[in-house]
Amino acid sequence: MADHVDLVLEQWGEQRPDLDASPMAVLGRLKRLAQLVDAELRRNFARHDLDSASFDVLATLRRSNAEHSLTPAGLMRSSMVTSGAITQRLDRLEARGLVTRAPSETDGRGVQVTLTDDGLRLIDAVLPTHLETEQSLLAGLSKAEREQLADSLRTLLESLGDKRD
Amino acid sequence: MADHVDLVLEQWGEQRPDLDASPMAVLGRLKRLAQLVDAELRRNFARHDLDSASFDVLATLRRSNAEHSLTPAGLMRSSMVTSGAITQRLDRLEARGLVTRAPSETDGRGVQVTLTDDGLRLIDAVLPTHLETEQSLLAGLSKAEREQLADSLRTLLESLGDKRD
DNA sequence: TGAAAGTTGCTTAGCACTGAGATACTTTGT
DNA sequence: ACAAAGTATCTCAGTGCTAAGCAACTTTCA
Repeated sequence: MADHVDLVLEQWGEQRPDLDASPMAVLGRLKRLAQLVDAELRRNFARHDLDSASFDVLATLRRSNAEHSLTPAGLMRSSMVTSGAITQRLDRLEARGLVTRAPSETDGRGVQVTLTDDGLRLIDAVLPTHLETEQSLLAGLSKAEREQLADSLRTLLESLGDKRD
Repeated sequence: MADHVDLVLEQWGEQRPDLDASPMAVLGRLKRLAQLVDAELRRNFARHDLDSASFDVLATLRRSNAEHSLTPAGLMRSSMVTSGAITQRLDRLEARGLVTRAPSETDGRGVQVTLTDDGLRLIDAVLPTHLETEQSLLAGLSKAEREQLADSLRTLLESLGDKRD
């Protein structure tokens, strides 16, 4: 009944008993889990010749609307990376023929990114296995525990200013 | 009462109602939170001329034992990065005079990494502000909510094989 | 209407990580 | 005692990100 973070907290208690290291019980685990989950999801993406960044873009386009189309700024907001990262992700996806970039009709600065047929086929092929992988990662939690956990995480996200956007 | 992940789930419900996207309620939030928290902690580290990777190494050495000493392999286990990453982190810290590398006395292959006086001073200066930052990130949750959240995250970590190690 | 401020997407340099592989040493099993 | 397997650390090429800055365009407001 102990994970790596329990050890870390114990060590802090011995070496720096004057400090209150309790926030690490949440944030240390959060970081560690995110790393483990990422590594597992990456393995699934790799089976389809994808990386996490490409999946992120394709999935965001796929769910956004019936046209599977969005601006780079919209992709940036959704993925929380910088504009430079979005440009490079789109460069790679465009080179593989999975998305297209077209100048916006209304805004001279703007670009419209759209999933190609190949892109749509690929993301629709990966999605079911992706969700199976995610499901299996959560197998250690009951449905009720998952919902409670999701609620706590949402409360925390909202307290940090996360919005629907 | 809605965060970005609520929007994502809604969009999947519209574009792919056949899929069960519910795992994203937990894992999507986990990823998003980890990114937000990382960015905030980074800002604090930067005030002390540190990055997250360096803080990670210095803090691990600080809490490990009274000698503040560990092998690269031990650091690797704790931080979940590859051996190549540890080598490069140590190169940087050694160049700044914050840690030393000495050949192991018992194992010809081994190396012993130890915090220098400067390294100890630095990490002890950063730790209090780090914990304050973490505390403030969790301000949106009550003590009971934090404990419950930490428990759920530990259950999940253990189900994925995380050990005290 | 025109200047200032803001927005959008792209470019580039620098950085830190991964993954594969090399080297040196230790442990295991016969 | 010795070969085979295992372990510890480092090297290096490739990759993807950030941060800063730029150019083109739009919005705001006096």
